[in-house]
Amino acid sequence: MVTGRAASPPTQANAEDPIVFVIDDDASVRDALSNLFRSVGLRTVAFGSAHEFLQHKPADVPSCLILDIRLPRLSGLDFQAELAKAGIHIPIIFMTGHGDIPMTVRAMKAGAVDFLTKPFRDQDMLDAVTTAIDRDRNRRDEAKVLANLRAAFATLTPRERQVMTLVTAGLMNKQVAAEIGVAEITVKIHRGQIMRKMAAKSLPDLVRMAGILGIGRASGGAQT
Amino acid sequence: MVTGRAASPPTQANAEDPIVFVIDDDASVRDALSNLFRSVGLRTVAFGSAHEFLQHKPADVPSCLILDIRLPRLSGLDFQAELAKAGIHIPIIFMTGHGDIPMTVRAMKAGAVDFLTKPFRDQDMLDAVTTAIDRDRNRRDEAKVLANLRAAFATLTPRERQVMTLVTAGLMNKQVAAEIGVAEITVKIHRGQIMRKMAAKSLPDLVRMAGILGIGRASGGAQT
DNA sequence: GTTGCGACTAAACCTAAGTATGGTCCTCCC
DNA sequence: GGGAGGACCATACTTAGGTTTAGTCGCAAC
Repeated sequence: MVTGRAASPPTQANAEDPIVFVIDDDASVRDALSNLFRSVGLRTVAFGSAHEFLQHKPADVPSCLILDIRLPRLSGLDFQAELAKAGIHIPIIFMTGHGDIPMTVRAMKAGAVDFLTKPFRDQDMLDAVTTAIDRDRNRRDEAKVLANLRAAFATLTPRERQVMTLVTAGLMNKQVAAEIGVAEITVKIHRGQIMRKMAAKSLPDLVRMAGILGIGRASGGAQT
Repeated sequence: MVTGRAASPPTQANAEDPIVFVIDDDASVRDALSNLFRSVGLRTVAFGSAHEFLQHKPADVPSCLILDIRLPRLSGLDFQAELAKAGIHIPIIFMTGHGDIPMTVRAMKAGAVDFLTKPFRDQDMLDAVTTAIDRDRNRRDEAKVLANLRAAFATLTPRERQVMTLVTAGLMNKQVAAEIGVAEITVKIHRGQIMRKMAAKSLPDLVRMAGILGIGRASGGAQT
């Protein structure tokens, strides 16, 4: 249910399979969780501290993080904040033996997937992990699309970017030309170059790309 | 800070001002909160039960709801679920004297703005209300735009909708014509009609509308 | 100092888009 | 049975979009 693969025999590890990371200073907790996740065919990597987790090279597959709110050095909440500040957006599931409501609120506001109180039912943890992995998969997919678009956009010259902004805002070539003070033919040539570099198959395609890139918040367009 | 208006003298009520709704069976809590919100110039309406709140006609201004988790009949959480099911998306701030973490998690997952434990600091409540009102304002703005677009889209004939889908997907008139089995000139005429009815100022404009309306999940477009 | 590149432009040419005007055919409704 | 409106199409015309070829200018790197 959690992955698409058979649960019972720990099948061959696949580089595409999601990973569950566990951070807890209690070895017995780490073992119990590892066993739980392995029993449903999920790859699991456990750490005794936040520091160790950071040493580990970031996995390039959908993953999530199980975190005890009470960590050796810094609190789970602070670690969550640090990850966010560092641009690491792995979904987090908190566990706690004696947490309180303000902690819970802070964690959830900061985007935590769930906040489980010990002892919790295995199924609750597995459900949370499923949600977290799905969320990460979506996030990664979107990030990938965005990265590709940004890479393409980076190959545009300043002038081409300017033209792309105005064209996707709905201005006609003639209007773009007047706006930036060049001849219409020049705009056409820039435009062709933009379509090629961005690999846009049509103007609507380019408009959608601009939307994803957050370009040109202008409202309207051209009047005839 | 909470509203844009002076706090001290309870100025004239304005139909555009946001409203804070309070539901609590304890009259002293209702009074205390009403006083707090009035002191910063916020319109406040208090109720003793969820039922009374539902009797009240829904306000057409940005608003939020302060809810005790323990309500006379049904719990605050259940009421939250009911509102969601009824399509009422007012942001909710929960208060509780003796809540627990699972309740908190459930409320936050369901979109609650905050979850305050009594006794709370006035400022925490005011901050939560500010956030909630802002969130509702944005939601309302987006809903309004969407409603207008849907109204315009509803005036399109079936054929026009079909053409709009294909055109915003990036097909050329010629390709649209082949796709639906009509002459190119017919597509052009539909297209002009679409631009008029949707009040789109340009093709990019129409593409954005289609995006908001969730039309045409096709990826690409036309090849030359 | 020349090579590469971004920016710009003209001329010529072709395709796509858009707007009348005028008309047919069909269906639903009063 | 006589609209009203949706869908369709042709002819004619105008404007917009886009490519190719060919060339100028300026600047920065080698």
